[in-house]
Amino acid sequence: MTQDNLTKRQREILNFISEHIDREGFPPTRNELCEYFGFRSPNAAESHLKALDRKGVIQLGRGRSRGITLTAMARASLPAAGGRTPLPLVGRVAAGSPVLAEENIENEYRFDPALFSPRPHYLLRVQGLSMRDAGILDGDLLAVHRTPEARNGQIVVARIDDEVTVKRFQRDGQRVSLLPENPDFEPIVVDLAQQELAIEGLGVGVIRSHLTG
Amino acid sequence: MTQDNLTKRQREILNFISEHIDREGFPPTRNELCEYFGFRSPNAAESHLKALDRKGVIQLGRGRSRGITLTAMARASLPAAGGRTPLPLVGRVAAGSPVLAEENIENEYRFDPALFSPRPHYLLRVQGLSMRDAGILDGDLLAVHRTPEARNGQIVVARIDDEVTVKRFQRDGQRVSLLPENPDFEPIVVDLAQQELAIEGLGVGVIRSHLTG
DNA sequence: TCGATGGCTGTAAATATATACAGAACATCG
DNA sequence: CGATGTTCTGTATATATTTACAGCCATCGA
Repeated sequence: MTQDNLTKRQREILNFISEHIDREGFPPTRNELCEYFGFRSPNAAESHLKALDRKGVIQLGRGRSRGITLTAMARASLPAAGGRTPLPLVGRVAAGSPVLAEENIENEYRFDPALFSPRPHYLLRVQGLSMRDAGILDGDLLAVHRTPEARNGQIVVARIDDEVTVKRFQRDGQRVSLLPENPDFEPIVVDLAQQELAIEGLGVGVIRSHLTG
Repeated sequence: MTQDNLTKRQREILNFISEHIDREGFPPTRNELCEYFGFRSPNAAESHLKALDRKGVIQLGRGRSRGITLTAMARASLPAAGGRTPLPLVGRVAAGSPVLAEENIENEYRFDPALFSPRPHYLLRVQGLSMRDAGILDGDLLAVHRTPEARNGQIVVARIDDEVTVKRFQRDGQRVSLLPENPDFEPIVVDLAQQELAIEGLGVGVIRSHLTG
């Protein structure tokens, strides 16, 4: 609501400034704004900047080239700059509680959403070695994208009888197999007609912070 | 070691540029450098910038005011500026080139420095399966902390004969073994008296963005 | 219907900035 | 020892950049 009094055009200008900073490492000049937006007069850019300054989303340094600073107000509304929402780290999931329940959250970490696709919603600390041969070890953080749907072969976070587990998904009609990636473990087979199975999400990435040694 | 050929003065200049960007949001002008360092001639600043450009830690945009861009090489050696500095992703390392040379940088990702310890300086894309049993697979990103020193058992990024490789480090007097974690691969044994071995850094974490499935 | 604001063109300067040229003193290294 | 690199002073200039002034047209709330 703070800067929703920005017009559509002013928002375009603001976005361009932010992107320019991301791309080049410094803000644009009036002329560079003109070039991008097709203005024939540098004053078109100047008056836009003045307006954005008046509305508090940027600050203009007088007499300084490229003296444009984005304020906190601007950053909060920009997709690229402010969009690094922290991901909660889910540790041991208490039986019966939702994965993302307050009591299960150990910590929060920010990182680039572009690293994983689709976008992860939380990190789950993996317990045990049942997925060892897929390179997922005890203590690893699994980046999880929340969705109730899974295709065969995908690595899923599943819940059976209030137990949360990470396995490879394999469906065959009414029969779902949760396959470990370690010969020391047995597949879990569920008949959907008899037993409940909830897919909590898909594994979209792995983060390991403690290398042995 | 790549940019350790920076002189003390040049490092001071580089630090000031980085701090200026953090503080003001854009790089300094020649005059601002002069003011800070007490130069009486703008050419003092100019020639320092030229030197930093030549050494690859900054890039100068010709004819652009404040046209100074920090390269990945610079960022890796600068103190972590509040986790805002992105980590460069190093892909295939061209033979003979420094790991952090511009040509080897594929991308840049920001994320929480608290995730790994010690602090990683860059991400290296792992090739091959020689560390499979340590849960490091082909295509994984290894978070690397730059240091020339390693202790036995640590996972290192090493360079032999212009080849960069990830292995487990084992030293025995003048003999260093680089141990794979996969029985299909043979250890690399180096006699330090006969062959050069450079430790580029320590593996401090793993990120995998593509799960099979 | 007036006044304020948004969104521009066009012109003109003041001044901020980059950058070349000509040194000088001092180190380092083959 | 000469070549090369570092770190500066000092001067000059082309140009990049900001920024004021004078307008034009449209929209919108009072």
